[in-house]
Amino acid sequence: MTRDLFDDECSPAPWVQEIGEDAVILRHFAIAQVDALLEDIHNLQDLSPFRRQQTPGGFWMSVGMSNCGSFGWISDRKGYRYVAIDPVTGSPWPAMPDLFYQVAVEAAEQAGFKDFVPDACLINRYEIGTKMSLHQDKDEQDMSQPIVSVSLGLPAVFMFGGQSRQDPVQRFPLFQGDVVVWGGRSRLNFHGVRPLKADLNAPNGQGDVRYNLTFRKAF
DNA sequence: CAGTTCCA
DNA sequence: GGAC
Repeated sequence: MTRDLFDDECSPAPWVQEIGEDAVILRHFAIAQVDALLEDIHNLQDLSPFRRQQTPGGFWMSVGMSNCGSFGWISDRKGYRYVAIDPVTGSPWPAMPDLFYQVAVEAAEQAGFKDFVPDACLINRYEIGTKMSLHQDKDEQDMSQPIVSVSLGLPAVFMFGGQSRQDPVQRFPLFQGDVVVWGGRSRLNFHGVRPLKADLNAPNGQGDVRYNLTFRKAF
């Protein structure tokens, strides 16, 4: 998709920003669905609460996490893995809301991944000061399927590197409604999120929180 | 090494 | 910012 003069100046329509090989930011892609997505998150957290998790090395991640869909990503001292049962509730993860699934599949298709069938959605809650260090998503079985990441709430700075930890890292601001899709040659690229800052321009407590939905095909 | 790490 |  290309931008015309109108879009370039003032349109809220979505546009595509290439950030690497087989990797794009779909700017404003989910802008019309933001309120409904946030309401879904609000409902989901009652069924499967946000919790901080421990890395295999014993450090506590700062970001609050939950999941929906057939499988959820968890971390503890035993390692990273996908499980069908939420260890906090002892029940299956909540079903993936239809809207989540639709947004993820359409974003993937827009990015050139025609047959994305996500079976897992990790929901990350970033509060002020929290971050996600540079890492790879490599716990999935089928690396031919992309990663789809939806940004909601406060803006954040996304880091996108290469397949090696030593590769240079680019930084991109992510705003509410933006969707990042990476796969193919970028599927195993390192990525992360800089410590979240309060929105100096909206001190009226629009919520000092950022949510990120990360869709994967785990199995 | 998905670290509010730790060091400089 | 880099190393572990």
